[in-house]
Amino acid sequence: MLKLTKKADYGLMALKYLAEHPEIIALSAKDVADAYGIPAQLLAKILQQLTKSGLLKSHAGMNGGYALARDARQISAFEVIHAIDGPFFITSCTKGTKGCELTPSCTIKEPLARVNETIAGVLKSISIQDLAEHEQPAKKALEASGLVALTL
Amino acid sequence: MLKLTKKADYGLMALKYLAEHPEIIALSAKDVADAYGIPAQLLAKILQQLTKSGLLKSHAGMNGGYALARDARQISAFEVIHAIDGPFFITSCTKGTKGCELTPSCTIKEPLARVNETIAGVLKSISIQDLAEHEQPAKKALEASGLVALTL
DNA sequence: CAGTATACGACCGTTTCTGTCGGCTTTACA
DNA sequence: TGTAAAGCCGACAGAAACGGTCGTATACTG
Repeated sequence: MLKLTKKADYGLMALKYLAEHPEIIALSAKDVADAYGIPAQLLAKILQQLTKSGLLKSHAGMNGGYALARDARQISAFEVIHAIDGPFFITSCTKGTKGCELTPSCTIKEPLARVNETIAGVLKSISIQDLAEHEQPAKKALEASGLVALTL
Repeated sequence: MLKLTKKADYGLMALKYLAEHPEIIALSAKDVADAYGIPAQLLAKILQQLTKSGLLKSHAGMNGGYALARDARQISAFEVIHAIDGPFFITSCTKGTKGCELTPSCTIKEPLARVNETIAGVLKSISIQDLAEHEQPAKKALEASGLVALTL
């Protein structure tokens, strides 16, 4: 619970890897998979999803592979997770629009929805670039928290 | 993904319900289950877990039931979730102490660990009391974000 | 003693997640 | 022009987690 799927993890790792090797025009799924010891075919599917979502650009054929569609600074962790795992809600009753299917008394969702937004905000503020720099992503998170707070 | 389990939801709902009825000495699992349309036996197990974790006090026998072990202000959403779903990590490689089992190169975890702490901080700052007051828990979340930011 | 409630463990059906397989298309390069 | 390296896509199987039920034992009240 409250856990990223391995797919999302793999996706983030792959994008980070791409961000760390900007000199290479295109890295194949296998390259990345080997680098991290990830099942190659699984990673391939993940990268395909990210391509469909517009986060990556792909190039088939020999010497083909994937490259970031945008600057690493312009890709947020949120986008990656969203592309792979779909929209996320912290509450179990996922139907965003309509309320909880159980009883109308399920008033707990509303406060938790705020938490959800907070988390989403934090993830949106973290870019692939931040992951690639081993630096202090905490700094970013700090700024993020401030930003998120203001928007609540 | 990044979703609370229904069990955790139920637990939060139940605690909220207890917080809203402080005048009653003890509410049985069935009482709460009926109020929300939750499977009674499932809720019972959840409440037992919360009791073992020290968030509730139980009393068997007639007119028995559960009551908050502490003031609603002193019980955080984090504690409830933790008691029910166990320790949570946003990353898939859960083993907190040792690194990722895949490769040592799994450097993505470290930045995400910060995110994890941020989320935990937000959840820790939200009390059952906050859930019970229909008010603006956003206010709390706002303060929380500020606080969390400072501790990073 | 009888009834009500918690406590606890075993179990099962469903879903979700993870990973694999096979076949197809696209491209580069010899 | 043919072959190998890559992406693309759907189906599927094994494993794990989740949600829920049942039965029984234990504790307390009156």
